[in-house]
Amino acid sequence: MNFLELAETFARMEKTTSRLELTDHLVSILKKTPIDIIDKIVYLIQGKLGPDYESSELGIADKLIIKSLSLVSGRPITEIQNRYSDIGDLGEVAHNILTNKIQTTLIHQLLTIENVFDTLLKIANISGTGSLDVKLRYIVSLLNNSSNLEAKFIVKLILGNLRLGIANFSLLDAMALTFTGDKKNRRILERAYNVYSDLGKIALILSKGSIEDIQSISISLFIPIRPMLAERVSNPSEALEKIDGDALAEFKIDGERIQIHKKEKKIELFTRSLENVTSNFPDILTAFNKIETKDLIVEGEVVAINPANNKYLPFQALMRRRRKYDIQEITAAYPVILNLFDLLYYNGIDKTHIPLLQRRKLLVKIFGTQKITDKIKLIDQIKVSRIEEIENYTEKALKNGCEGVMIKNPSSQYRAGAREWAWMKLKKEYSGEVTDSVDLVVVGALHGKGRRVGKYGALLLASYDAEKDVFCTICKVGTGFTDNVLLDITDKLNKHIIKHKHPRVELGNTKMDTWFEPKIVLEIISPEITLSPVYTTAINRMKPGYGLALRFPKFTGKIREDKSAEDATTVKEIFAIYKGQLK
DNA sequence: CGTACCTGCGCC
DNA sequence: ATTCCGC
DNA sequence: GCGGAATGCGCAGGTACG
Ligand SMILES: Nc1ncnc2c1ncn2[C@@H]1O[C@H](COP(=O)(O)O)[C@@H](O)[C@H]1O
Repeated sequence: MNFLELAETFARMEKTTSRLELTDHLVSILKKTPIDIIDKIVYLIQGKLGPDYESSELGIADKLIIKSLSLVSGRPITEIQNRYSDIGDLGEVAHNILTNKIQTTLIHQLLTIENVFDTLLKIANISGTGSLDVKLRYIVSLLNNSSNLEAKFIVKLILGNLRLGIANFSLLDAMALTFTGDKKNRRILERAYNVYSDLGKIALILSKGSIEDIQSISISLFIPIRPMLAERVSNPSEALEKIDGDALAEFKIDGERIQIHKKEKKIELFTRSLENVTSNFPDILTAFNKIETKDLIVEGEVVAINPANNKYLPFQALMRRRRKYDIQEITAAYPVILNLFDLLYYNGIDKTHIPLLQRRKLLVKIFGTQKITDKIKLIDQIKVSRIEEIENYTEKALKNGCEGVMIKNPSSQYRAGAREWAWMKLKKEYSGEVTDSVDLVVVGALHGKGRRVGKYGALLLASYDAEKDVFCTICKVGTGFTDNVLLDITDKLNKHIIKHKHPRVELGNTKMDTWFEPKIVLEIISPEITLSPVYTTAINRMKPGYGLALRFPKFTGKIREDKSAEDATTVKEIFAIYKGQLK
């Protein structure tokens, strides 16, 4: 199958935002696709080369695409960058600058889907000295052998950013329609996908077999299950309303979610996005080896602890564990514990369909009675039925270094991949009372991409250092803007553009597209302040070489027209908030 | 051999 | 992670 | 409400480069 056919369909899809129409286009692609490459085309549309838990990465993103486009077109990098800033999509840039290629290149053999897929596979699998050059050469050869239309979508596929408004669920709809003629079967496909997240394989099975084959896909050990997710509630009563009778409450721990698969001595660990992280946690493996079971799949949150007092450490500490080398040393330096909160599979049986309360009972049976190491514990869980009980438990969670609680429906099944009201996250922050907002000055910006073209995508913010009369960077913010407000802010900022960073701005290690005079002040909220190796607010005050940054910053929607830059929240105030949070 | 840049992936 | 938008 | 696509911070690893 020629890649051009795919590209032409994509081009048609760009003209609509209707999901029904988009799905129909996908159906037309899938119908045309020979069965033996159905998996490849599905992976390509997903912007991947295989499922998350086994495929390798391309190692190609914006910068390297810019370089390849420069090589192919013979134009300077800066020109490509400028066009990128203007158009906001590198595929579009390729389309524009490679326009005259069709005429200049003599009749070339049309690229096939296999050509593209296999080349990308090669790019993903090469490494070592000189590999970047080789990767670039592969991309260049793909682009040289394609029309500008094909080039556009090759670039988008490499970047995993089709921006057509289709993703996994549209693919599921399309697969249901293509192979069974009935979109209702999408639910069946979705169920299978949630326990076997390999859409390419699912497409293969379905196209060669029938919907019954998909129905018979079940949870298997060592194939990660898409994790159940939580909806957000802003207060305890909202949570209680969603549940008949008593609810269950647990701390919401700031760590990393791990799904553990075990069968006899074999153990594997998966992250929330289904990456295999078994090698990162030898200590967890050792602990699990002591658990006497035939098999199981359980889930929990790992978190770094201070071994002296067993207190939870900040997320940053845990991140030190994500490494490939010197695992022994880092394991000793950053001990963790695993807080188990669910059980999905036990003794050869899928347990996701029994109520949470019963799953918990099983967890207690397995982990509560055995002498396990201090590495693994069952997460504390209480029954709650009144608002005050939840409030108290939230307070307790905060005292323990958590940012809120999870409220769970005791009679709920484990619904893989679903974000539903069976699990609810409640953070103090959502109530809007506790977290102070801060007012920060915009000192720089990045150009927006995709739907944000022509506006700024992210704004560099700074606090005010009253002693030195300078502005210290603290974070970028890119969320919380409605399209209109962002347009408005972009206009306002454009009146203050300057050539270089303003002399009164203390810049750390941050690259921006545009600089402004410090004038516009925005109201920002953020649940937490972290130590930062790149921002300059309160630099060296806590730790040499480190300043402070906001985690999860968001714009509240309020432009503080009433404030001048010097009225922004000061470094001193930020530092005080940080200090307060350490307690 | 150290640093800079880029990429991928964790995230209450 | 959070947020916004079109369907 | 769903699905999709914008955007945040920090860390480690890989490669290029001086
Ligand atoms: N007790 C808990 N139960 C379930 N998830 C938890 C718990 N504590 C922390 N988490 C994490 O919170 C995440 C859901 O929050 P969010 O990603 O904000 O929707 C889960 O994926 C877990 O990693």
